[in-house]
Order: sequence, then C-alpha cells, then structure tokens
Amino acid sequence: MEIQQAIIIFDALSQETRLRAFRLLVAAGPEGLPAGAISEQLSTPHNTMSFHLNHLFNAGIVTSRKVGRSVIYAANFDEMRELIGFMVKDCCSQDMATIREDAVSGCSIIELTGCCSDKTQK
Amino acid sequence: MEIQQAIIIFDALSQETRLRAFRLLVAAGPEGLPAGAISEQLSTPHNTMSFHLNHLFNAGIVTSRKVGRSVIYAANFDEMRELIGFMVKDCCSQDMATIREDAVSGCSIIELTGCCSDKTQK
DNA sequence: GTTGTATTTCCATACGTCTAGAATAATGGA
DNA sequence: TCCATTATTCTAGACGTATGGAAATACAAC
Repeated sequence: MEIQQAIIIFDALSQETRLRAFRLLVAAGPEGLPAGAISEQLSTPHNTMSFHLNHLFNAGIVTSRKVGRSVIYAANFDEMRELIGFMVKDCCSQDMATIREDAVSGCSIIELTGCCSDKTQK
Repeated sequence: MEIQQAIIIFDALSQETRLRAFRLLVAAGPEGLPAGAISEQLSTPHNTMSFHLNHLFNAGIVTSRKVGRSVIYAANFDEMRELIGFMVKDCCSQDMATIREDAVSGCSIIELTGCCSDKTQK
C-alpha cells in the first residue's frame, strides 16, 4: 500500500461518526447495511451521514450498491487488511512486529512481540 | 484500546508530514531522532515540524526527552501495537482476521485470511 | 555575560471539514 | 399519476487545521 492511500484511510477513520459507521459495517459483515439503518443506529441526520459515508467510500474502505430505493454500504475487508499490513511493515519496528505470507493457507501471519511482556495483554 | 484513543491516533497519522515523521522515527528505532534532524530530513521548517511533532506526542504515539539543547523524539511502539490490535479486533471481520495472545512467547499472533486468495499477496 | 544553536510559542492567514436545513433525484406502491 | 420512502446534493455558517515569519525560551561553549 502506498503512503498516500494510507493517509486517505487514516483520515477517513479519524472522525467519530465515520469510525462508528465503519465498525457497524464490519459487524454487519459482507451483506452490509442500508444508509438509513446506519444513520438511525448512530442517531445522525441522513444528510450528515450521507456526507460521511461518501467520505468512507472515496477512501475505498466501504463499497456501495443500490437495491431498490436503498443504498447498501458494506465494509471493504480487503482494503482494511492491506492497511494493517502497511502499519505492520511501515509503522512498526521489525523487532516488535513481523509479517509473513503463508503460501499454503493464503494467510498473512503477523506476530506482535511485546518488549515489555506484561503490557502486551492490555 | 478505546475508540476515542484510536480516533486520536488515526487523526495524528492522517497528515503527510506527520506520517512521514512517524515512519522516520520507526526506522530510527528506540533511540529516536532530534527534532532538527526530522525537520531537515523532511525539508520542513522547524516551527512547522514542531507543531506536528507536538501533535504526534499528544496522540501518544511518540515520546520525547530533552538531551542538552536537543529534544529527542522516538516512536512509541507499544501504542502502535495496541492500535493494530484494535484494528484487527474492531475493524476487521472475524472471518478474515483473528488475533490471539500466545502466553509462552508473549506475542500477539494475527492471522489475516484472504477471502480472495490472489489478492492477499499484493 | 555574550554568542550561537536547538526548539518551541505566538500570531495571522489561508484553507479544509463538519453540520444540518432545504431542495432535488430516484424508486416503488396505490 | 400521485404519494411516500430512501438517499443524495446544494448551501451557508461555524469551527478546526496547516503554514511559516518573527519572537521567545533553553541550553552549552567561550
């Protein structure tokens, strides 16, 4: 992931309404939620929420699709995984975090090593 | 990690000068770098960089200590690990990312599973 | 004390973001 | 067609952020 893309995603997630909306979509899973349900659950006016959902969409961390009158938003898990990979590779010490690809399982395996082991469990 | 703290860190990292400064500090390791070296390497005026370093400090992702006339900033790796943990737990699907604590090694082990395996290697 | 170096604080300006009322667009049902 | 529903776009105001020149602070060396 490019640093510019990481900045755009950090910016998208650095606002409470947007981060809460995104976590709601994460909890909702791949099926996603209609815009109205999100604004209702977060007690935010429709137009304000629309502004924030558009922000998340432009950042690439949610997708949207029209179903009848509704617009269904869903979290983009691939992009989120890439962001986590960026943070581990570029924003964490190699002594304290490593990431490797496991070709067999198709997984990225990250190990976060505590320098002060008792703080790791927080 | 609380959602409020995550927002503060995302905000701190959502600005190019700050993200570059932070990555410089990550590369520098626990020893850190003096403020002047950071502003020089990023070709940013001292006062502007001081503003951004203070922002990173307030967010808790860098530490600072005075040594003679210099102020040495260093990345706070513990806080960064916590943020990665927050993202995996709260911002990623359980189907696609799991985190578990390994008591023996004191490591947090994260597995990022690709839903579309060929995208995982990007 | 004076000078030079390292960094922060003060300040004004320019620019960007958040909010929500009102209007608009798109769709489905009676 | 007419109405209700769902969501977005338009707009203006309030507020927050980034920038860098100038001044102030802190420290070390002479």
